[in-house]
Parts: sequence; structure tokens; C-alpha cells
Amino acid sequence: MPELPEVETTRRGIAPALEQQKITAVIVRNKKLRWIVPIEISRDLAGQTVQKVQRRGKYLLLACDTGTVIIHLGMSGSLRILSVAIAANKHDHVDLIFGKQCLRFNDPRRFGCVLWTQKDALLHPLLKNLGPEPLSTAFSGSYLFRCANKRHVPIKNFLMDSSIVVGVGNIYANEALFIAGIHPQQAAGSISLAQFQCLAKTIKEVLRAAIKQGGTTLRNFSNSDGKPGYFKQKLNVYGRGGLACLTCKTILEEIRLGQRSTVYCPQCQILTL
DNA sequence: AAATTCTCCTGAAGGC
DNA sequence: TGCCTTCAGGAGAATT
Repeated sequence: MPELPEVETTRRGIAPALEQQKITAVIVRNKKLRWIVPIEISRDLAGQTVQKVQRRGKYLLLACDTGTVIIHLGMSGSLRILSVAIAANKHDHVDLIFGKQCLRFNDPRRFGCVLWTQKDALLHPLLKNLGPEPLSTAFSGSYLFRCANKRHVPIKNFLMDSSIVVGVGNIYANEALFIAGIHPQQAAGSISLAQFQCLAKTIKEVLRAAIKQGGTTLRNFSNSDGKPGYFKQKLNVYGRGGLACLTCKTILEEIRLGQRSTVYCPQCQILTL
């Protein structure tokens, strides 16, 4: 599933093919995504130029002449740059046509979205309440410490709350907590400033490393096989429940936290009072 | 307000 | 081999 590193990889992959290019047409084969693809998108976008391809959290923003296309890949979405001559496959729901090329949105589970707004995109209801970017200086241990004050929510849920910080999905929440040595069920408000500083640093490192790896597969995804830059991250805990901790050999435990698979080492990540 | 649960969807994996 | 069931999961909406 696309996490922030993949969305950023996608952004870097499609930006060169789209920026300063004119949209000649829009094809919507299935408008029933997470939200209905607005009918106006076809009429409004034709003739507009994509000025810039940006990212906010896991949202991709195509800044055009009079508005912004807001795209989310959801669980299973991907974007590819293709020749318009290539026939659409199953789950190819939306094409933005640029002459002979197109940006094709494919999403089997349809948890993603393709929206269009002519207002300030950052004030859009989906974007206006987002927390800071994890790779920005605004995101720090002291920031997390302040946000967590008096909150009893498990730290893992807290990290995955997009109003606290964007882009930290299930995989990296698990991984970062393991590396920082914090139990996923630890109440957010009970974590020390020092621990949060470690955690913030860890999150940045893990995301940066993943983006770097996404970059290595960047070449593939925009032309041939259609796999979005899917980094084969070496994961410490995610997907390893019941296996030995790579640090101490203790069997990793797997629990459900907020409907999400949560894996941790009961030895390396001790729950404290 | 804060925390928890529900919901969307379909491919993959497991059971028989 | 094939059909049926279960599960995963981003994140907004609904509920407690």
C-alpha cells in the first residue's frame, strides 16, 4: 500500500512528464471512487496546463491554471504515464490526456480519489486539518510532546492520526516504534520529551531511507511494468508477528490496534506506567 | 473533546 | 481444481 515514500516517489516520477504540459482531455471510466469524481473535471480541465506536481501528506496535487487536481492513492491506487494508444485495463478509472501521453489512475479497491477544486487546495476540507509534514522542521520531538499532552490514546494510533502528522502509515508506525523502543500501546501523554525526540528522529530516518529506496525503482514505474516504485524495505517488525526479533530473538507479538495489525517486540518495547 | 468503531472495496490467501 | 470465507488496510464519518 502506498505510504508517504511511495507517494513521493510517484510524484517525482510523474512530475517531469506533466509539468508545463497541457491537458487536452479527461476520461472518467468509473467515477465511483472513495468520493465521486466530480463531473466538472472534464469540462474544466481541458486546455489547462499543469503548473506543478506537489504532495501534501499522501495527497498528490496537480496545480493547474485555475485550480488543483487532488489525488489520493488509497490502498491500492497507482499512477502511470502511458501512451494514449495503450488500451485501458481493468480498474483504470481515470485518464488525464496530454496529447499523445496520458496520466492513468488505476485503483482496484477504489479507496483512492480524484478530485478537482478551483479554490485554494490547502483549504480543501480534506487538507485543511492536516498536521505537519514529517520531513519538515515543524515536525519534531517537542512538537509531538506538546500534542500528546494529557492524551491517553496509544502512541501508535497517535502517530497515524493525520491531524498530528501526515504520511505515517501502519507500516512505518510499527517500524519507528520498534526502532525507538516504545511499546505501541503506550499512552501518548506518558511519553517523555527525550523519547519523543528519539521517535521524531527515527520517523524521519525511516521515511528518508524508504524514499531513497523508492527512488531506485523510480525508473520502472512510469513506463513499462506498471509497478509503482515499491521499495523492498527491510522491515524489522511489520509482517513478522510470531517470528524472532532481529535484535534480541524474542518472539514478536501481534495485536490489533484500531483495526490495524500491530507488531512489536515485548522485550525491546516495554510498556511503562 | 477524545477515543473507538464503522465503512468503503477487491485481490490474495487459506480451508475444505 | 474450484468455490467459499477471511483478511488487509487509508482515513473520513459516525458513534460512544
